[in-house]
Parts: sequence; C-alpha cells; structure tokens
Amino acid sequence: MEIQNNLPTTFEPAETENKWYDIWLRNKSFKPKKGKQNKTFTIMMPPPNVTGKLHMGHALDATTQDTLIRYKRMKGFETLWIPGTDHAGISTQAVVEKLLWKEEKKTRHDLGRDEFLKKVWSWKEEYGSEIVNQQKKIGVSCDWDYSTFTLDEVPNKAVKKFFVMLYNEGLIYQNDYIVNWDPILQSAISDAEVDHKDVKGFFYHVKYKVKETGEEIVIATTRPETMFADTAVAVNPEDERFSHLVGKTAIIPICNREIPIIGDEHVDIEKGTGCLKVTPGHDFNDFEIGKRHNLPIINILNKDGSFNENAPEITGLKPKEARAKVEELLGELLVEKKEHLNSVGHGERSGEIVEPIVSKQWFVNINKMAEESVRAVEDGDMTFFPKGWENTYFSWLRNPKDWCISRQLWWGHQIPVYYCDNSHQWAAEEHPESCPHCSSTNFTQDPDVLDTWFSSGLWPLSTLGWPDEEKMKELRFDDFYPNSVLVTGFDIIFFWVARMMMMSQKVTNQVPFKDVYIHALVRDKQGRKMSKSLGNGIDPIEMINQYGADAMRFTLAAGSGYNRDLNLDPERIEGYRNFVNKLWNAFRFVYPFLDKASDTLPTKSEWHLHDKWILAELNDVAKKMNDALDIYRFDDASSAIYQFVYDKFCSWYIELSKNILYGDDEKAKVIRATMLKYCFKKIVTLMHPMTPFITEEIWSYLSSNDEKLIDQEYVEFEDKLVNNEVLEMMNKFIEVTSGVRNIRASVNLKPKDEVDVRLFTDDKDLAKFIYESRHFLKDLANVKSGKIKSKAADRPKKSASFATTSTEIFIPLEGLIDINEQISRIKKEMDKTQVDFQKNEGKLNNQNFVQNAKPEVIAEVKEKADQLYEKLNSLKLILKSFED
RNA sequence: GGGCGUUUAGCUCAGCUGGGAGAGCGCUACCCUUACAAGGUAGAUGUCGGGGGUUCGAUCCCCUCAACGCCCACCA
Repeated sequence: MEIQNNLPTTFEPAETENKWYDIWLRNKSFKPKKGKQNKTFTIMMPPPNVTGKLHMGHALDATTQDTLIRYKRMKGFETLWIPGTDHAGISTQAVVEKLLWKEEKKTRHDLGRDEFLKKVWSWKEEYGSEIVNQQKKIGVSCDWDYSTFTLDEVPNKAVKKFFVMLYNEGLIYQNDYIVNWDPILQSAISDAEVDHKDVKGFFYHVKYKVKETGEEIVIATTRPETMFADTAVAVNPEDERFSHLVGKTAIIPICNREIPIIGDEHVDIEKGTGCLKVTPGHDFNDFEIGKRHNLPIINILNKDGSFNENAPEITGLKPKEARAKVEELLGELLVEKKEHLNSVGHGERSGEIVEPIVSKQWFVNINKMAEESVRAVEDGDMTFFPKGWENTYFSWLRNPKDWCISRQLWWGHQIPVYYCDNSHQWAAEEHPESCPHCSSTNFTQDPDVLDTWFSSGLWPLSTLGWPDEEKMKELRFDDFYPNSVLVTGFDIIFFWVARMMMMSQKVTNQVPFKDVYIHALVRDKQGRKMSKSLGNGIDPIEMINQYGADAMRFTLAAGSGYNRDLNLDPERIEGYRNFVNKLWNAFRFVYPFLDKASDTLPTKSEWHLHDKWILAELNDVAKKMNDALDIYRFDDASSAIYQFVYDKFCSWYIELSKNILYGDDEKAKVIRATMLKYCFKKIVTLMHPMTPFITEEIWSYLSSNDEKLIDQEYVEFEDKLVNNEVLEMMNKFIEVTSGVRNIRASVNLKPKDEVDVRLFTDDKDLAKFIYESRHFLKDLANVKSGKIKSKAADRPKKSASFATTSTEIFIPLEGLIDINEQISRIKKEMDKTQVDFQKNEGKLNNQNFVQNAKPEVIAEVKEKADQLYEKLNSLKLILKSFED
C-alpha cells in the first residue's frame, strides 16, 4: 500500500513555534475567559529585572507557571497570568552609569538627577523588553495587557500609599542606625543583601594604657584601623582579671584619646584577651554596646570607604592601606598578630566588602506584620509546596529585624517624605503644595529611594490596580485577588515571599496567594550553581534554537517536583527532543488514515480488546496527570505521559494497529482509524500544558473546525473506562509476545527468520485471545505458525523455550540451537524465580506474618507465590524436555 | 553555633501513610522491519552511605556515626 505522507520525518520546531504563538496572541487565547469551573485561577509572574537576560532559572519559572496556567485554563478556570518587569534599582542604575561613563565619560553627578533619570528611562524603553521577547520564545501564555513595570504609575501610587499608611502609624521611622554600607554603590543595603564570606586576615593584640593606674591592658581586634573610632574599652564584669578597671579610663594609642572602661556582659571571657575595644560607629555588636552605655558614636569613614578626617593619621586611605599604616604606627604596642579566618560581609551586588556605618536611614518595624504572616501559614491560609520550605519562612519571620528600606540611589521610588525649612517632616501620597504644619512652601523631598523589594512586596496588589479604584475595577481586583499560587525559587523566600505576605496582609487582611510552589534551583550537570565566573551557564534560548521550546520545557517539567536542585544536562534536553520527535512520528503514522476516521467513537460493542485496553491505559494516565499537576508534581505528570506514549501507545497500540490498517477489513479499518485519532486527540490534550507547540500543531490536523487546542477541555479520569480484566489480558499477551522475542534473541534469530511456536497454557480466555491474535503475533514476533495447547499436553523436544506466569513457550529448533546454552539460560531463570518464590513462600510459612499482616497483603503474597510456583513448574518441565 | 536537606544501577534522579528495588540517559548484542536510526528488539548492572534499634517484615520509622550541600547567626 502506498502511503501519502508529506509531513517531514523530523519535527521542525522553529517555524511551528513562532506560528502558533502569533495565532494564540491574535485569538486572544491568553485572556481570562469564564469556564465551566466558574472560578478564577491567578498567577503573577515574578518580575524579572529589566536589565536581565533570560537564564535557566527564568525558563524554569516560566515553564512551571505556563504549565499550570494552561492546565487550569483547560480545566475550565478563568485564568489570568500577569507578567511584568522589575526596575531593579541598583543593577539598572549601575548598567546605565557604566554606559554613561563609556560613551560620554560622565558620572551621574555630572548629569544631575533629572537628566540621569531620563537616560535610565530611555535605556529601559530601548532594552527593557528584551527579556520579554525571550519569555515569548518559551511560549508563556500570560495576558500581556496586564503587563506592569514596577515604576509604573500604579505601583508608584501603591508604594506611596503604603508608605504613608505605615509612616502615620509610626511603623516607618527614621533613625541613626548602623547599616551595611556598600562603598561601591555608595548606599546602605539590607541585611539580606549581604553575603558573608571567609576572608584570611589577622587577629591583633594591642596595648592600651590605663590612665589612673598606668597598667597596660591588651585588647584583641581584627580591625585595628578602627581604633580611632573607639569610644570605650569593655570587659566582662565577672572577669576577675579586669573587673577592678571598670570605671577607669583607657587611652587609645596613637591618637591618645581617653575613653571609659566599661563592664558589659557581651564580652566573652574566654575569647581573645578578654578586653574589647568598642567601636559603635563601625561594628554591629559594638553599636549595641554603645546604646546600652550611651557611648558617643564616631564615624571615621567616607562614603567611598576611605577614612575621613576623624582619623587624621590615615585620612584618605582605604581600609587595607590604613591597616598597614596603623600596624606601623603602633610599633611595639602591637604585641601579637596571628592569622585568622574572618567572615566578612560582602555586598551581594557589588561584591565589595561592606562597611558597617552609622547613618540616618528609614526603617520599617515589621514585628506585628511578621506575626500575622507566620500565623497565616500556621493556620493554613497559605501553604508551601513542598511543605518543608515553611521552616525557612518561619525562621526569618519569627525573628524579625527592622527592615532598612532607604537606598541612596536615584533610580527607584523616591521616599515620599518632605522636609520644610522650619524643620517639619511629613509623609504624603501627593506632592504637597506646602508644609501641613507651617504652610511653608519651602520644602524638599527626601532624596533617597526605596529598596526595590518595597515595591516588589506590593506586587500582588499593584498588578491588579491597587490602590487606584478605577484601575482595580478595570483589572478586576476582586475577581483575581488573592492569587491562586505563587511560583518562585527558594532563594527569595525572605526577600520576596515573606514581604509580599506581610505587606499584602497589612493592606487587605488576606493572604496574597493560597499556595506557594517553590521550585528547584537549576544547576549544571555536576550540581554546581550556574554562574558567569564558572562559565557553566546553559542559555535557554540556545537550547530552544537547538532542540525546540517543547523539548526544553518538557525537560524542565520532568525535572520539577519537590526537589531543591535540578541538575541540568543538555543531553537530557536532547533525550526529550527525541521524545517530542517520537510523538511527531507516531502522528505521521496515523496521519494518512485520518480521512477514514470518524469523529465519534464506535459503539462499545464494536471495540476491539486493543481499544478497550488503550482507553483504559489512557484513562489511567489522565488520572495520574491530573493528580500530579494538582499538587505541582510536574515530574510525575511528565513521566506518566512519557511512559504511556512510548511503552503503551507506540510500542503496542500502534504496532497492533498496523495489521488492521494494512488489512482488508474496511469496517475494522474505520474503527481503528477512529480510535487512533481519538487517542491522539487525548494525548496531545494531556501533553499540551507541558509541550504546547507540537501539540497545537498536531491538533490542527486532528480538529475538524478552527478551534485551538489551547482552548480545549483537559482530559479527566472516568470511572467507566476502568477495565482491569482487559489490562490483565493484554499484559499476558504482551508477556507472551516478549517471551517469543526473548527466545528469538537468545538463539540469534534474524528478524526475517520465521518461527513456529507451541504455547501451553491453562488460561482458556488467553488461549482464545492469542489464537485470535495470531496475525498480530506474526507482525510483532514473526511467528509463522503455532499451536496452543493445555499444560497437560506433551512438550516438544529440544526446543528453545521460555515460561511466563501464564504460559510456556516452545520454539522447536532442532539442530539450530545450542542445547547447553538453552539449559543454562533456563537454569538462570529458574534460580531467579526460585529466589522470588521462596521469599514469598517464606512469608506465608511465617506464623507471625500470617497473624499480623493485613489480609490484602497476605492475599497479594499468596497470589504472587502461586504464580511463581506455576512458572517454576513450567521451567522444570522445560528443563526436563532437554534431558529426554 | 542553630536550622534544613542530601547520600538508591556508571551519570541524573523517583520511590506516597513500612509488605515486589524503579525510570531516563549511558552501556552490551542484534537489526537501516514500509511512523520514527532523534529508531526497534533483547539484555547486563545495586550489601538503597556505615552501625544499632523498633517490627512478623525497614530504602521508608527511631537512635548513632560519617561524608556532602544549603540557609541563618556569630566570630573582639
């Protein structure tokens, strides 16, 4: 039979992907539509930085969310996926500053704030959409009309509204506080933005003189250069060596300033020398000690990290040079210098050592909000998947520290606080006309901007229009808030998840999302984090170009469950590309028969056993996939459909269909073609959330109208399709077929060599089915002829043989086979079966087992033992047949 | 120092409330069989990190040891 088939032998992703993405957009398929569930399903996309380039983490983010969105859309939820981008204060400003320097040799200060911000905006307009275009390549089905930028008008209103609200409640306050100062960014950064790294340094012992007694005490420090900012020496009041000194005065060497000696519990008697120099201006612990003892604060650092005139001997020097200078100046007063591994804070963005500096900053008191957010998870208002991540969340929120929200940058939401020339201070949502206290029109706005996370924290609200009432109506805040699920990585549970919870709860008294699915961190195949410096990053766009978006998506989905790492090897993408191609070729097989197929299933009485079987298997996959996707087990869903397509549909159902489709029975052909078409529709429907492009492409050949797969209903589990008898029968048939193939392989028969088989079974239904399937056996195992007899019958002599639990298989091949080889093969099989059998039989003979185990377990073991016993007997008979 | 997690076939990993040790990739042999060589058929591979305990029964629960990873805090 000549087959008309003009489909390419391999699936070509590039064209198909672009084509369908455009069609979906044109058809407005990504817009929310009322469905049969009469419920909404909302996800907001974690907004990537405008400066960003799409990396594998984004790709995973996008894939898992898109899979969920497409799944829920097909399930009949009114689905909204909100995209957006983040202004990313620090990194965007840095990118533009760098560019400005490169092109014009100017700094932002040369331009001034307004001019500089104009530059950043125009940069954003030009390059900010690159990452969005990359997202589209992945196939994200979000509603682009909802797209929001964190510096848009609405988020800006949200930020101001929230700020003013907390300011007026006294929860936002300004304070001199010791903060992490990044000398490169020249801004304060929050604790969470500091990475601690071990740095080789030294432990110094330095002599200070006691003024009153003339004694010398030795203090221990890792940073001698900060001695110019010392405002006390502290000892533990319980320390017998030094307690008599409390209340006396110490003299700092070099600058000879006098400072008090105080007693403080913080000092560890065991550590160092027991004497501690207290530098409240440049050390977090010392700052606390200073507060307890009302010590003055001296700042000896400039904004760029160099020393200022408060440390005259080292003014202008950077810490490293300063330390060398101080060592020199100390001379003999430096009594010891030991190597020491020190954990030093580094700016997450700049990589530079951060300096603790006391400065005026804005803080949010989060105590109360944190409590509420802890409670929400404890009460199950919000649930983490996997559950373990709630520990990370709790550990941070149960020990809340005030959040430093001011940043000394220009690019961002400017703090809505104003100062008038009569030193009044107030916060306002709208730019004021005059001071509300004294009506002065001479006022300035605080120059600082807010931490990026301050606006990100309000994302669930601002993306739906809050606080602008008209916008909220237009964007349907009430329908889509709270979100259904947040999908993100564990690295931003503190930064983002916790803050969205606190801020959203504060505003709405509701959690911002019901579930949080924390996906894995993508690493390279050796488990290393992908990083620029290692050069081990895998570019998702490159992977898409090479293997197709579907293959990449399926790989990421198959690797995503409740794991915390996803080690990605491009070879795996290649493997799943092969799978996508397999599906394509399966479709190429079906394609020429589509014109025979009907769109309605034949009546049940006309179903072949194969049909009942594949529908039962299909039903089983539908259940597995629905169950898995409902709880974010993308890995289970992927592996279920993968196994079905390869091991059930392609290997058996299609193979078994050839005999019918290439045969003469026209009616049977129509039925089989119809069944194949039906199955294919279900398969591409099931797979669509993971691999949208190829499935939509195949659907276009299967659908009789212009409807798109993206809008179809998902496949649900149906009770009436469960059919265990048929499953059992087919499994036995498959076992027998494989048995024949196994024998063929064992005697090195070529595929072309036909065989004559003798089957012995007492299962009458099976015997009947195999008899009816004799033509199929010819196709599947090149069986030319055969006989089926009961086990009471005589076995043929000197045959290659094999036994399944139901059937003995003999292939008479006298003269062609190596008897000894056959005997050893059977013996090996016997040994294996014997071990298995004894394991089960042993249990049954164990009184304790029989008395204690659950009845269904006992029944299972018994059945297993019976089957193995039968197989064992069959194998014995086969062996005997060689001896005769 | 506190917390979390990991350790299962050469590699990457799955194994739900204890009752058959699995998948993918890789590997071996044979095959370009008319959907697919990005394929097919058959096959090999594991003291489930070590030790102890609970149990009729432990990859799964408990204790302990070891290795590795991550997070937080701190290190004068």
